[in-house]
Amino acid sequence: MKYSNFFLPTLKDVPSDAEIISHKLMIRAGMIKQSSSGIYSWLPLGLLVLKKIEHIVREEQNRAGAIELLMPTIQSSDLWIKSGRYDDYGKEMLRITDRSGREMLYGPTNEELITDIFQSHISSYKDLPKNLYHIQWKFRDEVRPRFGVMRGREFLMKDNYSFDLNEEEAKKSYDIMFKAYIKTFIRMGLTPISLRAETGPIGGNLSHEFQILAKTGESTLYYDKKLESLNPENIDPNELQSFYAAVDDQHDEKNCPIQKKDLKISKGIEVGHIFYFGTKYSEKLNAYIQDQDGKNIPVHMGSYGIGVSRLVGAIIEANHDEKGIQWPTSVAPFKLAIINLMSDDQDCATKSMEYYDYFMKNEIEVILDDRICSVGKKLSDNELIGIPFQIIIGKRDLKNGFVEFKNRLNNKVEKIKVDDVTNFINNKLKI
RNA sequence: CGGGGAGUAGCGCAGCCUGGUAGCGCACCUGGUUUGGGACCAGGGGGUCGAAGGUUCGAAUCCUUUCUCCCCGACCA
Repeated sequence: MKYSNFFLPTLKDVPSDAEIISHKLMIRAGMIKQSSSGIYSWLPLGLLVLKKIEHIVREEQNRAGAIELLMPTIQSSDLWIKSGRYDDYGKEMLRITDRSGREMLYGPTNEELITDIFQSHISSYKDLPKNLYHIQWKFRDEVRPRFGVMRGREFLMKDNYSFDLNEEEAKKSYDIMFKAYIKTFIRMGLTPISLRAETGPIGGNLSHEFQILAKTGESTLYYDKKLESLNPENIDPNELQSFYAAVDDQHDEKNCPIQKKDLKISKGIEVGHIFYFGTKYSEKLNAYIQDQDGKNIPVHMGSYGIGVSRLVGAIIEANHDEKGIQWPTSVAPFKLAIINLMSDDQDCATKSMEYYDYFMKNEIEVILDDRICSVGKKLSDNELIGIPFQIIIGKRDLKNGFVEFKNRLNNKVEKIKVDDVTNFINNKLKI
């Protein structure tokens, strides 16, 4: 992508209604534009990141055996009346009346719909287990939306639903998702901390929430330091669930089961939540299956959510400095930025185009800053948007046969011989 | 939902107290000079001052109503 063809409206000043750092940076980096309170348009750069996150979530879900489908955003009130949640959800549910007076709603979650889909097609234990998911926009009319996409009213969520014969099988499904969640967040360059959680209005008896560490997080976490250095290739959900982790109001220093030297305290942001809730919805929505004895029993269910759009903000909260965003490479909108400092210098332009063509041909996600503007603006804009690897081409160094390489993740700069650039970058990208 | 704050050019703000027909910085356009850290000079475009009503000869400014947005708290993925 050439910067001059892209749509990337960066801002020097922060709009006054942004408070937290990720919100400010997302606006300044031209990732989002607010449309109403808690509702945002995703501009091209923001959308690229959102898609990256969505892609990782999808891959890990598929790998864990979940099957993707897509349910609508607008639902009829019927199923919600059956489940009893039409009244329970209250004002947080956005209700709409269609032209013939039917009561509709913008889905805040999908337990009802998925249970209905399940029950109309599956009736035998032989078809279990099943785990279905979708990645779809939700709407919850929050009393107080805030913090940009971290707590929007409209938000993108991955939610899936497991169906099992009994509690024991359901726990297996639960653990598979538990493991998939840890892997998902680690792949995004985050440090996930799993906590035993209250089940809340979704109900049930087993639940974990997943927080990621960020200095600016809202909750204070107390946890076993072992949780900070998990090997994603080797996760044992049961072992992991036995590690100590608690939010501040659950943590009691006197009764803490682990030694002080193993206890870490950090701030966190919640990005995922999983529940096992047994037969709560299957009974109400008639999702019964026949077991081996031909007996009709309600199916055991779990639901699992990841806040995809919230993760964009959360990743920024965990990865930024005073100059801007520092994208982990796995979610970066571009892997590489080629910054031509002297757009109207023939040598600089030729050299940057040469690199650009090479990386485009090799399918490296690259953005070429070919804008005609001052050096300072280019460098600071590129710091702001946080592309992890940057090649900076200027007249001064090019004359001597060098360009600069900048690693935005640690801000280290080194000079590279012009002929070594492609190999150098290829090696960096392999890691 | 309780408490607080704010709506004036794309963004950030001043003007409001004390009424006289709107200004600054950035951004944008034109020309020129620049070019390794958000450049400089000159010229230029852009506003029914959130909306409605009222007071007044005259309202961004005073009064009333209303809408929107933000912050703190409670609540929640």
